[in-house]
Amino acid sequence: MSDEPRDLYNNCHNPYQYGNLGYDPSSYMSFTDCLRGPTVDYESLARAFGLSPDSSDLISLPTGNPTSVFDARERGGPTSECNNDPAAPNSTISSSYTEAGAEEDSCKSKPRESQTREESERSTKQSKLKKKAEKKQPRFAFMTKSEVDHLEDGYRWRKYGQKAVKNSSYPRSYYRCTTQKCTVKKRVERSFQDPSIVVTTYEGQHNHPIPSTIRGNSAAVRFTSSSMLNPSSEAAALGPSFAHDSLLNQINHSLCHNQGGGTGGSGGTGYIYPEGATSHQQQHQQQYSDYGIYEDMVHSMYYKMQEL
DNA sequence: CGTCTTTGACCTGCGC
DNA sequence: GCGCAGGTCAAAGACG
Repeated sequence: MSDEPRDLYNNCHNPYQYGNLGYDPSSYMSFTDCLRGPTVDYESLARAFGLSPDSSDLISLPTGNPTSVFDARERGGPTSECNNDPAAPNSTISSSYTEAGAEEDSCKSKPRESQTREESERSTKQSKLKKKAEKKQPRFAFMTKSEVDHLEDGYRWRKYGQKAVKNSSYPRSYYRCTTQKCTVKKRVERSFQDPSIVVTTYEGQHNHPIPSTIRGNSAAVRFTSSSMLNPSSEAAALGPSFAHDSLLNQINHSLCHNQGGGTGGSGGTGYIYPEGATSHQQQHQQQYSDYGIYEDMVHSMYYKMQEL
């Protein structure tokens, strides 16, 4: 280790730096590729972020935070080949149906009227269970330093809501994938700590290929972020595959951007905060505490960089 | 005309 | 039970 740590900030703006960070540009899967897959492969996602498949380097992180990509997977319900294909409901949903089915037997001998009422109650209960199961969609969030809120990721989204967020002067936008039967949603909001950072949270997995066109443009991922690091010469020289991975770059960039700051939680969770972050840290921590995947990716990348 | 955004109302979960 | 905050719905309007 001859490199001075202070060089990291500058180095991380260099796309070639992936090698030093433990990413093999020729073998890692892009973040967007992961998002696009008909089934989100969290192991691939983990690989994309330079995490070892056995998550050992996550567990060994000196953060005191036991969560990991794989923990999050368990919390998120859908397991290994988690997908939204209706033909292959995940275990969480199917178990809900089983529960409802079991109740059916118990009311066979009841009077018709009460049976009808119970049927409606049961359907209500079923829909509640279904909704509950749907809420257990895998989620992952990431931060992007960008002037625009909604970054193109190759999919088509329809905005279905916007809400003011407590403790933030910036609203949160809700988007849904416009493809039929695709239940993927995403939330976009600005960090109240650093308004230049956009926090995007994906929920669920696309069960369809990426749309062929986006408003007349190629479906190639277009990031309009003004902060896409080195979008010119060097990146261009790397060709489309690099542009494909620009999101990863942005994550990396955000990481580098924050590196001058400390980690939040006083030796607890190790969440990365900008320099001077204060009492809002806890709120922030809580706000993203269920984004285990995101946090752990950041942890991992952060510590990998420190190891250089 | 189809698609998308806006926005107020409504629903739901959760803490007190 | 109540109030709050987050999430969703759906009608209306904008836009290409």
